[in-house]
Amino acid sequence: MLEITGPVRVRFAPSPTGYLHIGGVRTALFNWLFARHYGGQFILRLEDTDEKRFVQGAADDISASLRWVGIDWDEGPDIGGPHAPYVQSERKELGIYQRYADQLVASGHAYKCFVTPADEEALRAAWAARGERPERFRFRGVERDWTPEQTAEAEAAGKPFTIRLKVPLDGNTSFSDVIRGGDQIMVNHADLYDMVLLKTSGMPTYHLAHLVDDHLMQVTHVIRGEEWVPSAPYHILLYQAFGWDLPTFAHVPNILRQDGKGKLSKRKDDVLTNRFWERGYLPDAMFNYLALQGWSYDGSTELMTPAEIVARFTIDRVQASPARWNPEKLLDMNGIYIRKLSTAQVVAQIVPFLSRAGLIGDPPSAAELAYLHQITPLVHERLEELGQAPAMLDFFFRDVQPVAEAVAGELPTSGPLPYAKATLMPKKFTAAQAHAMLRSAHGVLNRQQDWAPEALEAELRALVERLELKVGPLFSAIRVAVTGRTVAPPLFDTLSALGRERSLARLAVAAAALENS
RNA sequence: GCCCCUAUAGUCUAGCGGUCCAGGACGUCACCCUUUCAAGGUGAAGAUCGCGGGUUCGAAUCCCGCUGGGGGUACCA
Repeated sequence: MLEITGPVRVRFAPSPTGYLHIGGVRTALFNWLFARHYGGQFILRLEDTDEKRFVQGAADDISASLRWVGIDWDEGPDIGGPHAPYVQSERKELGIYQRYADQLVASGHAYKCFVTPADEEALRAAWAARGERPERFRFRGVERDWTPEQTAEAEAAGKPFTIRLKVPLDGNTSFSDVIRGGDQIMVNHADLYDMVLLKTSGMPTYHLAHLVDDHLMQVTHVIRGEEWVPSAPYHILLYQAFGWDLPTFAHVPNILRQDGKGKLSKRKDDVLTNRFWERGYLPDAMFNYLALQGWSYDGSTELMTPAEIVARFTIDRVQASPARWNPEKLLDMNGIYIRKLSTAQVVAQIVPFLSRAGLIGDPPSAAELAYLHQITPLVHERLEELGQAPAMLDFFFRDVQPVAEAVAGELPTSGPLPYAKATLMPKKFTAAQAHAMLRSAHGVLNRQQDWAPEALEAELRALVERLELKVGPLFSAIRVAVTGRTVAPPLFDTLSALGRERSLARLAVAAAALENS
């Protein structure tokens, strides 16, 4: 068990180089859970030190994605805080990173390096030409050993330079990680290189910037993706060079693609966070699912509210091995969360989807809302994504029309919903038989005044007896005639909700369609 | 290639030396319920605990090697 003694401060520090995908949200979530569990602070910080890959709108998307699942922050770009600003490009303007880089140069832990990218290529080529193995090349600037005078001379000549970490030539550095059992991870300095801390532009690299900020912002626990494990030794070296206390490290496993081939990617996988609210996932379902990607409570409890997860979350129960993205499990969980909702809540949730599909107004009228309250229970437990609601309920709002051939692809966005008239014929029944069934059903219902589901059921079951049929074929034909589909909500509730006039009209149209075929 | 991390069913996981011929969940299959589809209920199949060596009276659990997987290898983060 990880001992937590003092107050904890953690951060999620994304780079606004694209929209936030679900893996990023999971890393943020673990930080947030840790902070909330121990009553500490969760900081949001924007690491926009990559001038080339900045994406407009990414920062807003990151905030929106985090808020959607229920993650809030105590300090951040939008709300400020005692260590503002929380955007690295703004902190760079303040000269913060330059100051610390200079300090390292002054103390001999870093040096100004005048090697250009082209020079470095040449160095690699020369290394190989000397018969050394290319993969063993580790960059070490000649400037490591320059005198202050040599450096001053090059600088006076106006040559651009980077500031690089002066990694010891031999020996090793090790650190421990609470997720990896607190074992010491040891790396030989010979496997490291003199990494750039400050670019020629004066912009810091991630390695310098995040570390200076974490120190200044008094971050106690660095909880980040496992892709940072290999660079952790550099960070240790930096903490030592500055003479600062080390934070506790926790590298959380990646979420792998569904096929297991690599980590989730924004381009190849449908995992951008905004896609999930667009499709009708509930934040709490996503929260629950994501918490279980790499963390477990006891191996059998899965359904938990955010509050329960906060109460139970400890970092040492986070898995060290990568989890795999499992959309089916998420879908199942979303269905469970949808089923827990009341009718009123489901109505409120599906209204935007129905409006967008043009089935109801935007905003919906009072009559539309009342009708939704009536029909929503018919599909409630069948919904796994709220976005499925329009396709399940459309025939309540639009007429249906039998057509000769099945419609391939997208359904028309207005007018009656077409369906293949062949589906009116139950299995092993001819068109003539189906026609007769529909005529009989129409006849019976046409005499029926009580349109309550129970009354309709009694009448139609009596008809089944009289025709010496089984319930399946008759009900199936009626279902298709009235809904335009073979899979629909319970028949009598549907007929009742559809109303007498519309039900009879659809039965008549369906019967007519089979008349001469 | 090199460096680092990792390894329980198709997938997510429980398991921290004996109570495990391995528990839960998703998915799959069957049955029940049933007008279709779901939901719900019951049950089943599916793991020689990646492989090989050790340590130990005893190992899924500890150690080593191999193999598989993942990550890193940038003046990206």
